[in-house]
Amino acid sequence: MPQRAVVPITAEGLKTACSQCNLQELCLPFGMSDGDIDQLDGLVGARRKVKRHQHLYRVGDTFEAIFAVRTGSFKTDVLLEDGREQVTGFQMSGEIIGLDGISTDAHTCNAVALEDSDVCIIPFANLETLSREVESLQHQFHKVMSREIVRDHGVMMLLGSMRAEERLAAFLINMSQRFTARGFSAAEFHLRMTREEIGSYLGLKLETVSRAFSRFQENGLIKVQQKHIRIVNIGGLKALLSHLPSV
Amino acid sequence: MPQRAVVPITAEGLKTACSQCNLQELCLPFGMSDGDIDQLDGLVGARRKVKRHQHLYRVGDTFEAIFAVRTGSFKTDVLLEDGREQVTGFQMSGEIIGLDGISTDAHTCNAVALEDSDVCIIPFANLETLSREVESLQHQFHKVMSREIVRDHGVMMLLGSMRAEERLAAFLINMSQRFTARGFSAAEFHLRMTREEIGSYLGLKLETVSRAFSRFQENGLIKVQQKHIRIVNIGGLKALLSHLPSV
DNA sequence: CAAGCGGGTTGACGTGGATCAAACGCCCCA
DNA sequence: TGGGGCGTTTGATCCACGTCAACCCGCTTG
Repeated sequence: MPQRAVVPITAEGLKTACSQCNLQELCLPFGMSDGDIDQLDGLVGARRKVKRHQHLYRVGDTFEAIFAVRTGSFKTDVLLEDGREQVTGFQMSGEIIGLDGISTDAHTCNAVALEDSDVCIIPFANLETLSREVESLQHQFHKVMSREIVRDHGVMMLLGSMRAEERLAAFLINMSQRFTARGFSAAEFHLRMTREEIGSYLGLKLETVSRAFSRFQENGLIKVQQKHIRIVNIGGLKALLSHLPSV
Repeated sequence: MPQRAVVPITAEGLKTACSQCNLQELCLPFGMSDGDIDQLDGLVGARRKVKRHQHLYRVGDTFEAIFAVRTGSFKTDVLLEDGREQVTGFQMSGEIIGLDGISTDAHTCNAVALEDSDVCIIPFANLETLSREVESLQHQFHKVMSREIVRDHGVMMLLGSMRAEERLAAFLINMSQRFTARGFSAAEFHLRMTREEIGSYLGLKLETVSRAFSRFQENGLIKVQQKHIRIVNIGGLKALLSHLPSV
């Protein structure tokens, strides 16, 4: 295993054209006019491949760009001195990573690929320049940041006020919705993260996550086969969240 | 008790001048040049008084402006259908509230004054317009949003990976730092929120918060008298966070 | 001055999820 | 084809925090 090897990987010559990208409606350009999107083509610098388990960036790396996931998926996490890990999010195609770096010009979390992945590099200085000219871009970017804040509030709700099975149900419903938005099945999907990573995200131990999966299966809500999940009774899952009697 | 009474309260004629405000270095203008700050004076519309326990905004209110706390303090929270509350943050003078509303043009959380308070109204459309012209404002605003995201990550860490006493220690240290930044004592302060609100924020029940306070007092870390807190051994509190033997 | 009440403290007890431990299954590679 | 390792499942036990309940204190209100 080579150590880090940051530079060679970055040099992925291909320019990405937002105007041609089929992720538009999930990504930064969402809601912008075709004309405005054309202007983005000059902004998005290059792509970068990140192999499974490699870091896209680490805590302390100087902040220069945000990234849009093109293919694959990532987790972001923060570490305590004593090694405890908190996964702060999982990112799928079209989603933006790296916003944490703006505040101090250095990244405050780690971003790790969960599978071989591919991101668009959006140099932040250029983004700010262009969004001073393109109003719709400016507004879209603000929405992206705000959406992240709202998402974080949801996670706080989950971590602070829900019990284990509610957390996992919320997680599965969320994953299902995001897969759906990407044209995949809402009912059947492959989780790219381990039980431990799910647990870290949900504030639970991996054993608890595993048991909750098993319980859901016993109750006919889902079918689990390792990382492969099939949702059998989405209504039942949702009922868990609202404390309703399961339909 | 009158119901809502939104309009009359809003009409607080006084224009606020950022250029004259002593909260500059804690607020949106932080890091901007005097000249650039002068331009903010035209942006910040008016002030609004919010009495204790009154809402600055509620979930679902249409989003029009963000707010800078001038005096007093607030909590923001989100509610589950069954009434469970999750406090997502406490805001003090100079801090910005309302960023959650950008994503959907409607607020996604509630903001409630913890004491009689006073905010500057920053109409968001105007902020976007001006930040297309004033680069430093644009950048500052992005930093404010990013800082909120980073803060949220910290709360996730707290909720997902820390035990009760660690959470409370982190909370006290954080409060102490924020009071210090505002020119108040780092060691002695008055909490404006109840044990229940602290508990909600930290993902604990009020009894657990109360017990942890008592434990800290027994161990000579703090002195508690209802809402009045005196930190006796800040090193001891910090040690709780890093799992070090208490100095 | 008493009554009422919201907030806080404290105790006794219960429990959801953590911890510890064992075993299993899938997958990679020799 | 067989072994080794990581990820997962499952069981037994433990314990941190939640729950329930009593009581206290300082304020307000009549």
